[in-house]
Amino acid sequence: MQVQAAALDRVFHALADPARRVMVDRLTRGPATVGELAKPLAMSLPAVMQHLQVLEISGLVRSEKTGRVRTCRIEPKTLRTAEQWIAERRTFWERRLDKLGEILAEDFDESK
Amino acid sequence: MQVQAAALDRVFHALADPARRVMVDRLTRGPATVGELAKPLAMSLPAVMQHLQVLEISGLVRSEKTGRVRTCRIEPKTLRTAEQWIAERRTFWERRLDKLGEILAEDFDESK
DNA sequence: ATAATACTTAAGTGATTACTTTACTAATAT
DNA sequence: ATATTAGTAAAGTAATCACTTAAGTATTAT
Repeated sequence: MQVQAAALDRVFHALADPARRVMVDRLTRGPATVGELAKPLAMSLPAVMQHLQVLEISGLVRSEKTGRVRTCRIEPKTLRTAEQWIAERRTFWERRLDKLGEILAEDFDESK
Repeated sequence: MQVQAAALDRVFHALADPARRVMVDRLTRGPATVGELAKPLAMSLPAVMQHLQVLEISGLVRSEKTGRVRTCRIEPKTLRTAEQWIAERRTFWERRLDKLGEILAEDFDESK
C-alpha cells in the first residue's frame, strides 16, 4: 500500500517537469538516443542525463547501451499506472454525482 | 502551448505528494473542511494548509469559506486534463505499435 | 463577556531540485 | 595512432519543498 504510493510519487514527479514530458512525448514516437532526446532541449547534456535518470527511476523509461550509444524507450505500463490512479478518482467522483443528482448544478456551471 | 505546459507542471507536481493525493482522494468522496482533510494526515494544520494551497493553485481543488469553516471540493476538469495528457501519449504509442507489428514482442514480454 | 474552535500568517530549517562547469571514459571514424 | 563522438561522473549552487513552531484573527458556543 505504501509501496504503491512511493511509486506514484516518482511517476507524477517525473511528469511534473516540462523537459521530461518532452522526452516522454518524443519516446512515444519511437526509441531515441540520449543525444536525440537532448536536441530539442535548451540545456546541457548532463542535465538531460539527470532527467533521464529520474524517468528511469520512475519506471517510465528504460534504456540500454550498445557501443557508445544509449537507446531509450518508454514503458507504457508505468504510464498506465498513473493514468489509472487519476481515472479511478475521476470516475468515482462522477458516479457519486450520478447518485446525488447534482449533475444538474454542474451542467449549469459548465454552460456559463 | 507554453502556458499549457506550466499548468501541467502544477497539476503533476500537486499529484506527486502522498499527502496531497490523500486529500484529493478524500475529496472525490465529497466536499470536506480543512480540518477533515487534515485528520488522517500526520502533520500540522499549517502544513495541510500549504498542501491545500498547492492543490488550489494547480486547479485541482477549489474552496470557499463560510463563517470560520473552509469547505473544499475537487475540480474534475483539471483531473481530466492530466489524465488526457497521459492517455494521448499512451494511445499514440499503442497505435504506433499496431503499425509496426511489434505487438507480438510486447505480448511475449507481458506473459513472462 | 469569555472561551473554544477553525483556520491563517509568518518565519525559519533542512532536504531535494534542476541545473551548471569541468573533467573524464569508452567507442568509432580518419 | 589520433581525433571525434557519445555519453558519464563529480562537485558546486541557487531556488524550491515540505515541513515546523509560535503567534495571530475571526466565528461560534457557553
